[in-house]
Amino acid sequence: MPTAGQAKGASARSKRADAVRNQQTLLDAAAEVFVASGVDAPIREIAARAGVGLGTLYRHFPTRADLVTAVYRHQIEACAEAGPGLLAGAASPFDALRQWIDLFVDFLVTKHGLADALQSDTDRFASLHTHFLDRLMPVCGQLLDAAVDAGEARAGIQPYELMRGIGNLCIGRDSDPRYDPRRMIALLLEGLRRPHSPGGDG
Amino acid sequence: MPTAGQAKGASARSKRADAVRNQQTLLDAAAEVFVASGVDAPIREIAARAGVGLGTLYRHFPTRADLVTAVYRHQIEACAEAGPGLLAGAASPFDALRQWIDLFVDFLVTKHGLADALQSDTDRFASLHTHFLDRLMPVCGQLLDAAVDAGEARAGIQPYELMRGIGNLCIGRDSDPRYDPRRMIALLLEGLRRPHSPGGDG
Amino acid sequence: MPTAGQAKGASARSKRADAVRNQQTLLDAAAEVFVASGVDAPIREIAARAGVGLGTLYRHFPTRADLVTAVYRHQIEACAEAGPGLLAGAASPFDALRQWIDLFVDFLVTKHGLADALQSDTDRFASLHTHFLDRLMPVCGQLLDAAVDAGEARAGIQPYELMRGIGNLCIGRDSDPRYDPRRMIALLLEGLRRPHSPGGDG
Amino acid sequence: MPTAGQAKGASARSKRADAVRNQQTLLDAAAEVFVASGVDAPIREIAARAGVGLGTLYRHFPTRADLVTAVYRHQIEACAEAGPGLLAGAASPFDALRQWIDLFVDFLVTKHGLADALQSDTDRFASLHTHFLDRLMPVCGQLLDAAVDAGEARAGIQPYELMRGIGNLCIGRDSDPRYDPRRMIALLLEGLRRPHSPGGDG
DNA sequence: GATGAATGAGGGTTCATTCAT
DNA sequence: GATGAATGAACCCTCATTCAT
Repeated sequence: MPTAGQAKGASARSKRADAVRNQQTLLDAAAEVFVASGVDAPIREIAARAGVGLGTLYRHFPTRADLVTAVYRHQIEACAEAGPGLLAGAASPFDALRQWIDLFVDFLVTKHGLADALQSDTDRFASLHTHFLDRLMPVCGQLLDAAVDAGEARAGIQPYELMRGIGNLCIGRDSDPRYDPRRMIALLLEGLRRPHSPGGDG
Repeated sequence: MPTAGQAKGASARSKRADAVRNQQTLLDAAAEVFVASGVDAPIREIAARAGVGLGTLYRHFPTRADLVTAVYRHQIEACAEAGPGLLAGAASPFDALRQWIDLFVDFLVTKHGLADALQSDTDRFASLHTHFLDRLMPVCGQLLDAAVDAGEARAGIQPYELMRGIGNLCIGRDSDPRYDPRRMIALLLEGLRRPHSPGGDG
Repeated sequence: MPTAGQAKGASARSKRADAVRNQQTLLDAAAEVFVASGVDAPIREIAARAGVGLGTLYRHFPTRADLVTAVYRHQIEACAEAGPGLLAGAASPFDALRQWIDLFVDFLVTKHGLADALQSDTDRFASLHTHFLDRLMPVCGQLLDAAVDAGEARAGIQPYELMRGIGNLCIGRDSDPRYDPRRMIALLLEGLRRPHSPGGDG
Repeated sequence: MPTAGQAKGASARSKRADAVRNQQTLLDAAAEVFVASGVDAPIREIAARAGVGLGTLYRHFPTRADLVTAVYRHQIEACAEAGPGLLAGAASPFDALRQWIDLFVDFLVTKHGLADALQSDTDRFASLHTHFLDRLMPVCGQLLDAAVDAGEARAGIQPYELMRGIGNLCIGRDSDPRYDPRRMIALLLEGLRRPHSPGGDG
């Protein structure tokens, strides 16, 4: 039995509980719609699927990027947090990098249209872009540096371009079964691993 | 004043001349607009720039993809035709492949938004997609096979996925100066190249 | 006199104290917002500035007009109360009228968008309209009558139309520096002062 | 059977005839809607009343101001063109001014909400504003100058402020039968008129 | 054949107002 | 009483595509 103070706390919390539940409903709905129609799906569709009004969606997620970011925040976090552990546990720094990129690719490839959104030059996804890079680029950079330091990867490649290249390779995975991003990514990593033209490029 | 017969013939011929001229005007206009606003530019804009009606544009190019294809047909042709020559003239099959991919990348990277269009999963660009593959995939395949046969490239990579990977890497080149597709493509090719010393590939 | 009732009364009173404080907060906030964004500013903005919930605002001021009225009640009062004093103290009844209209114009011109609101034909400002007229029209009428009785103003002009005319002239003062309502109002008053067409109009 | 030239001309003209008819339909519909719901009425409503698509309306009148301007263009023209004639035909320059303002007021008062629109500080009506002033201010200025030169009107009043004052006085005519803009405008003009007997103004 | 006017679906966004907590 | 989340009507605007002339 709550005291008055607790009651107040409870009521304050219960209100928020509603909103939180709603927010979760929205996230779930958005996730489903993103899978079905891509991250560019009409806002209305998401609100409808969530069974809430348009305004509610706008209240919780003022821009589309906010919604996308929120939907994938957990996975971005997980990806970011996995980095150090991999570095510690893998057979070699390059292996850690490879495993991390596996995670990254899993993530991108699972989410319909997410890789596309990350490339969109419009500012509709600006904040998503920002969040992505802010969170993941340092992790990628650390792994890449370690591999370079260990002599396993060629120097001179920036984490930004690597992430973006990987991201690009993941675009449009659904459209044709003949295209499996992972195979191309494997090639890219192989190229990264190789010492720069071991004597016989020309 | 033409006679009836002459008039008919003349008018038919003159119309065709008109049509041809119109088509060329449209291609030129489209090329300009594509550069300025990407291959996704509003149809009207192209018609307006060409100084013809919308219907005329639609008559000549029923879908956007038809227009894009037509605009770049010459370059696609050139790219396709260059293949055999490179194979004959290059230091090695792999080198020929590399040079050909250079041409391909030049092409994609020059055309604002073309690489993006090639990935678009909508059917808006379906015929472009088709034409691209029909024409270039055999060429790429020939070069790739030669490199594999020569022991310079690892086997098991399909021309489709290679072309698509390259294409993907070219996406969004304009959006950030930190990203240069060619660097990633170089990595990919390095990964594709078979190591000189057998057994070292692991 | 209730005992148990005292407790109840006390709690009622404490709540009322809260409510009163809230009401004042809202009035202050509204005044600021009105200045910044006009009397048509979004309701939320006012609630937000006051740091109270939307419902609270609605409870205190069910319509926008109620809020506007309340915000400017003091000044309406002051304007109303100034009338008799001016009549007593001015050099002539017409001078008193002129001075009173000066006050009135000061008031309208200071409040961003208030003059506009007074004209709005929608019913959004109905109660404001009512309050304004109920309170000020008699005052204006008294001054006007006095000027007419003194032979200083032409007869036949109703206080309503005079106030409304003045109000109208104050609309949109901010939009163009070339327009100074007072100059036109001076003309209007000059016209009011003149005997009707001194000999040669008709 | 028309000749080729005629046919071409006819067909070109007939096409335009259609568009022109449509444009007229739109103007008529807009005029009706403006009367019924004011010049701020939803765009859709006008399109619907005209029985055309939204896009058609937008094609003909890209902004709301364009539509309003077009709807009232004839009357603006008539008003502008009447100026010189009045000056020539009236008993005195001031009389000409008075008559012209009568026309102006007739115009404003007839059009529901037009006077309001002219004050709107938003840019939604910017081009209307511009057109109004460009066309009418010179005319008003000419009449005013003439009256001043004839010693009938006091100097120092700008046509802009006069027109705007008149316009303001016309606002909201519909809302209350007690308010007749013309009575206030008459007062204003009386105030503008220079007293006959010099020295009596003082 | 060419034209471009017309169509209207489609998507974004704002805000007054209600009502469960 | 206070709160502010939810609602959804109401607007605006763009463009691909069709079709009468």
